[in-house]
Amino acid sequence: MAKDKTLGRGSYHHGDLRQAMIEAAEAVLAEKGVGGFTLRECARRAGVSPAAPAHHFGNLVGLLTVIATLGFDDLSEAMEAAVAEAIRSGGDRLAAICEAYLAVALARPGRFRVVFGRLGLKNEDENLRRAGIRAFGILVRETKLALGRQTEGEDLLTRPLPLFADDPDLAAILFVWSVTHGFSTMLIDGQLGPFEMQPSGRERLCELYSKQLVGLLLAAVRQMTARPGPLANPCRHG
Amino acid sequence: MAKDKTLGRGSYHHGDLRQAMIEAAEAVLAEKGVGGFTLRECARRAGVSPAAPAHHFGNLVGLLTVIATLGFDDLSEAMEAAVAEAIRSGGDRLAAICEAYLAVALARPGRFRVVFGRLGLKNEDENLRRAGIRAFGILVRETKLALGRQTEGEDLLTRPLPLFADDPDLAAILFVWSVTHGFSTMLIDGQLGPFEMQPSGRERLCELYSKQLVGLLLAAVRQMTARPGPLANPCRHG
DNA sequence: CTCATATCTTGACGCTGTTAAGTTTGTGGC
DNA sequence: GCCACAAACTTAACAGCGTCAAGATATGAG
Repeated sequence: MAKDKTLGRGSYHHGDLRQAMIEAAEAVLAEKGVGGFTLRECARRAGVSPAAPAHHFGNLVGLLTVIATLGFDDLSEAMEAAVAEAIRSGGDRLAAICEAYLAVALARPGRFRVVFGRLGLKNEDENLRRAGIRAFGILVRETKLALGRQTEGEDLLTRPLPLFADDPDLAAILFVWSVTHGFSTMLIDGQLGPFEMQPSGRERLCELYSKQLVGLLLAAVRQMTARPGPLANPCRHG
Repeated sequence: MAKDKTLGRGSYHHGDLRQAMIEAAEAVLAEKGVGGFTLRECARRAGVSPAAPAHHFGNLVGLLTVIATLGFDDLSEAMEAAVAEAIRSGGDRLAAICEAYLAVALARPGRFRVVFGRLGLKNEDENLRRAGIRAFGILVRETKLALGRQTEGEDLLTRPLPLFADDPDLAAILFVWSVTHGFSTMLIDGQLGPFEMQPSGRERLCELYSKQLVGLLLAAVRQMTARPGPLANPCRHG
């Protein structure tokens, strides 16, 4: 069933409601934000009744979970592509994935907000979990590579919880992620609004990120490379 | 009016509904998150009818705006207190405010989520704006101080928008903020859940933050101090 | 005491997510 | 080709939501 997508609006069956709902949801999220997001509104845009989506996604959380999974896949694919491009052009791989992360957030703010929003997803969903771990695995691999560790392509899915409990690189990994994620979310959510009031202000902030923040990040990681193992905070007696 | 707060539940007038609503709201936010937040639920906990809050806050957004303002004040006070303590004990001031930021987020996740959530606040509210700029001003001051710049106690409220358009320290400021904010939000929102599965896992993450991430942050800023002005990302030809 | 005013309640509106039951459509077995 | 079945969708209904208008009640100033 549903092989022919040309059923279209006129007929009783939509034809590809699943995809249409996802697109509608992302459109609503992108233009109205999390607050204005409504399942009924999405159904309206897709041209179906409010109860129609239930068959495909169960409920609202199910729809969001599917979108979040796509969001993780976006991140994974963009980061992998960025790494490939960095290898080709001789650029820094870690810098490449940091920029790719922000680029994804800006390109599809709807998806990104769902992934890292506070809407509540179906966290036990297996597809979501795999997609998340895949994306995170890329970050781990590239950070370790930047640290000079040899990475053996371990499957994170088989790692015991808690992840990286005794990994000496955990600090570096979370540092990279914090900077990248922090800047991306603040930019997406408008917390940096006061800095981008003039025309093309957002572009200038992205440039600042690419040219300076990522540079600071790399410098910090490189410093860790020189002195492997935990780096003590010199201002604490711990 | 409302001088005697002992009116209590029995009487027609609550006595201090404004405060009661704020507390109820934060309790709901802390235990149910943004998704389960409801004005009616808050009114229920405060023991009043659903329409009662309207007189004090206008509407739901008004309540959230007040809470967000308190959240900014929390941040400001905690950071100032941390600076004072750092001065007293000889610790690093910038490290102190980074740790204070996370501490506030963990201590009052309800407020913190409202401040930086995606719920939509009354952004033109003057109190909110002032509180936000005050908190941000502390971050700016301490970052500039760490960079060795002399800070003349400028009032950010009078700065023209966009803020810091040509400030050479903007990158450092946003870097510090990104790390601190990124880690705090990820921890609060459970994105770091896989790392804290065992008992007292959150404490270990906080320790990692204090002892290593903040250390990396300081190292990056110090490096900037040595080489003032914009720091080029060495892996880009910009 | 009187009465304006601030505070809270009641009742209603349209909206939401979700469910149950019924209707239409496509598909595989014959 | 036909038919039964399953999938996809609709309609109708439910409780709960935010908000508003109108009415009730308490407070404090005169």
